[in-house]
Amino acid sequence: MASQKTRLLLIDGHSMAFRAFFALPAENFSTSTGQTTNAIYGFASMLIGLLREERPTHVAVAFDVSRHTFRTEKYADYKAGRDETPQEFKSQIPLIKELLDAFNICWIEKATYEADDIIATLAAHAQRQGWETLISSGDRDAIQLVNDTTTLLYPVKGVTELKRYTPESVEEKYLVRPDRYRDLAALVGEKSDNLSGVPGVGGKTAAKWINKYGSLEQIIDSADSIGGKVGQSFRDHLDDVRRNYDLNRLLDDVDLDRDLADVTWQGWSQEATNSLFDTLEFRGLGERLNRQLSEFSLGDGIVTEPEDVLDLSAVALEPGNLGQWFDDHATGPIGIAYRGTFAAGGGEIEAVALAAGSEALWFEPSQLNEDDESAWATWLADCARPKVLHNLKHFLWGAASVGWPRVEGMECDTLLAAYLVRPEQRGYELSDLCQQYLGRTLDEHQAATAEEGTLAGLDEAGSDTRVLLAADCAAAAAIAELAVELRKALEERHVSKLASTLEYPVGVVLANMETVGIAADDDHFSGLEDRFSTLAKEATDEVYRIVGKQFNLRSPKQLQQVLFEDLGMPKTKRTKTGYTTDAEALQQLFAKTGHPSLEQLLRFRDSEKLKQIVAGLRGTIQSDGRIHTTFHQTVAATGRLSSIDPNLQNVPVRSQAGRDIRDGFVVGSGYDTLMTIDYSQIEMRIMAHLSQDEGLIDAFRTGEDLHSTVAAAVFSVPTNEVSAEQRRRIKAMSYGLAYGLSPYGLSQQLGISAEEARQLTETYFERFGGVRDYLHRVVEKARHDGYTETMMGRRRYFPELMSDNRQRREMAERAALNAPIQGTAADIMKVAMLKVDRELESRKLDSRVLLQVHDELVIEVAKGEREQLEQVVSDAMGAAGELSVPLAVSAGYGRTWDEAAH
DNA sequence: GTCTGAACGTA
DNA sequence: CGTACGTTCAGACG
Repeated sequence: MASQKTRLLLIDGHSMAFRAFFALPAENFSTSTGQTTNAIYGFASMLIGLLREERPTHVAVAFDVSRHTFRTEKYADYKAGRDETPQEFKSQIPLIKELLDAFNICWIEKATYEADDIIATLAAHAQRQGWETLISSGDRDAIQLVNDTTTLLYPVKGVTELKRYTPESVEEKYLVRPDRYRDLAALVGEKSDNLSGVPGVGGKTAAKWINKYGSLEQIIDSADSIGGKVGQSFRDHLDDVRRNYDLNRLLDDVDLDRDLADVTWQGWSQEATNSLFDTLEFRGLGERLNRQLSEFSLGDGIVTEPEDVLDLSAVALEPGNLGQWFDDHATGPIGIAYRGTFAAGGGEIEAVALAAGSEALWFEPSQLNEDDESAWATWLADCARPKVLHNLKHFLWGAASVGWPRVEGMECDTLLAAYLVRPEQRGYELSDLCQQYLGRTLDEHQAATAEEGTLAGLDEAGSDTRVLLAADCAAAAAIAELAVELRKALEERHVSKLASTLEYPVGVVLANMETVGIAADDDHFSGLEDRFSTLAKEATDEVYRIVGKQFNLRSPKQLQQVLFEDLGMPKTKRTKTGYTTDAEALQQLFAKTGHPSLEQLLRFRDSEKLKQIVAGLRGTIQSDGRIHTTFHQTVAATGRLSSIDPNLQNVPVRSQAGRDIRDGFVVGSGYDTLMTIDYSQIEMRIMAHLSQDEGLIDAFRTGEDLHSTVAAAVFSVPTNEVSAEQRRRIKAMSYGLAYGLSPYGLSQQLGISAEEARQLTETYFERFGGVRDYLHRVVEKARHDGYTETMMGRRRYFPELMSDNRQRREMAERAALNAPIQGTAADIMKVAMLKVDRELESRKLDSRVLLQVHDELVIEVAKGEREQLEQVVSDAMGAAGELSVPLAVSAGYGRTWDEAAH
């Protein structure tokens, strides 16, 4: 337990942040949005270090408001001549204040005063209370505040290495006591403040005089008796010295609207800190800080009280006793932790831990006897026995391979719950969630259990097993506790229903899809790979021939050398590291220069890309001849799924060569055909519904072809007279709207002038003003509430809407107006998948859903089920959302994914 | 080995 | 200077 003595920590925010800014290389600290974070990071490191090392009970951070202070009033040149503060630094100050808010640390600023004056004032208050005070500042003026109870921590190297200035060490360094430091500084001057001192008088002389005469005042009184050149110099610069002495006094009686009681520190907010580190993209760095935070919280009496660690009893199952254990723990939810190996829709569960309150049970499925198996299966399938676990999908992969029954009574999947609470968060590892929501590390239980030797039932077992058991039981208990917290958080955000009726059941459906996979025709892929490979090779040779040298065409760096240096082509748009060589730029270059190498380069890129895609796909075909992607349910902040290993949501479709790849995805043996079924223009329909724009709703109700209908309205011509170009423009405009497209972006995409694009936008909104009003409303509401919501209540938070960085803010605005649209589409598709799943089950159909591609489902159709299936799936999808316009779907069939397209 | 940036595939 | 993703390669870092 740390000492309970009252200890005040005062930090000069500006000066410490400024030190950090120059100590850490700015280029290594910047977010994807271009926000520099070096000062924030350095400041955070310093802050955490101080909190941990010094254990203050009270903390305050003072900031300068501007350069204009009472000192500049007195002396216009005070601090003049300094370089303009870099914008990169300025932009970090508000974020440092956010950081302090997350740490629940009071920060103070007051117009016309400097941070040092605020610090001096609080230090004086503390002095009167008899408190101990620590000041962290990179400004030497603070030395005057040092006394027997006030220590200055002055940065010597970087911002984490601080020198302690006590009266003794001040005297050692400056040869005067701290209460005479002002006198010394007045004589010597302070270059950084643009205060000149007495020429010829340095620290040594000044100290000698002070020690001889006692104080500056007495030196002035005796000025005439000081001999030599320096004596004359002093007499010539008396005014400067007096001015310096006047200006370098820190005011200790500033009228602050806070007092010491307001700066009591009671610990940081775990959630807010994590969230901030997340947006600052501190990842590795953030983790280090987090670790330091957690080390700090251990056994510390001052800050966040660690919650009582349960005295967990962890035992290994005695064969045959599982049923009894369930009987003994029949009330309340049971936490399930499992370990094993999981990949590509399959897996093996090697061990399971169950936790009920302070009692945990551990077993390896392979060792269950017949009675246990039966008790386990009964319990899993019993919807009246609530279960809580982390990542249901992996558990189901393992369960499927050993024939366990469908899990009923899912009360909480802590993974999915954490996602719904904060969908923009980066990851949801169990250990991180423990830290985030329980304020402790995952292994704290483990330590307790291991120490207390409560691992009954394992006398014969090796120590490795004991460690696994302790860890698994600790995890199970933590999951159960986590579920309590997360359920509260879900309630607060009004997404409990979304969790239990949508996300958890969708997880089950996805697990099945992943386990089933989609059949692949490797011979077809092999042929394609050869074809694309040859094409790429030919293009490569052509480029070498034309350019007259060989280089790595895949390297943007080498390509830039060739195009812009060797061939002297005009420079393209800048990237972070040079000039872009992307397809669009190469095409423009070709139009300008007509250089034949560019055509070949584009051909190379195209074929090479396709070749890589095919090669990648081939590598994922499992021994069952099928590709089993994994759908991530907790990655996309809007609520969409994502697909990895391999990503089957970005298989090419736009070019013929791309579609050839889709011919490698085929119907599996024993099934009749593949079916694709997708929503038509679902996002536009959602926009029509959410905006209630009469024109758009009408276009959907009456129009044959949406884009032509809208174009007809915009250009005031009959639908059948809409030109192809008019339709193209309107289509781009309509789709762009939901993404926050600017007139400039539209002009780029359509290859028209900015003025034409502006005109088009204006005309569009004359007919569909409701859409514009709606998009505007969404952003306004998000700014007000802090979040957006889908039709089904899925929330996404947008703290960046308040950013004073324009780029960040505008990016957040576009994301915010898109989120309800994309998110609602995702919700509707998820509902549809559940409906389809239930219909297939209740009608005992053998057809099965294989893939979801955002607005499309790929289904493997069993023999003789086609007609019924189309009816059932179309109805289910059409009824998945209540919109003011119909939810249109269209289906197609074929032996391959491409043939099934329509 | 691990990370980032550029490029590019999808809805 | 249009949202949401994942993968690949090169190149830099350790």
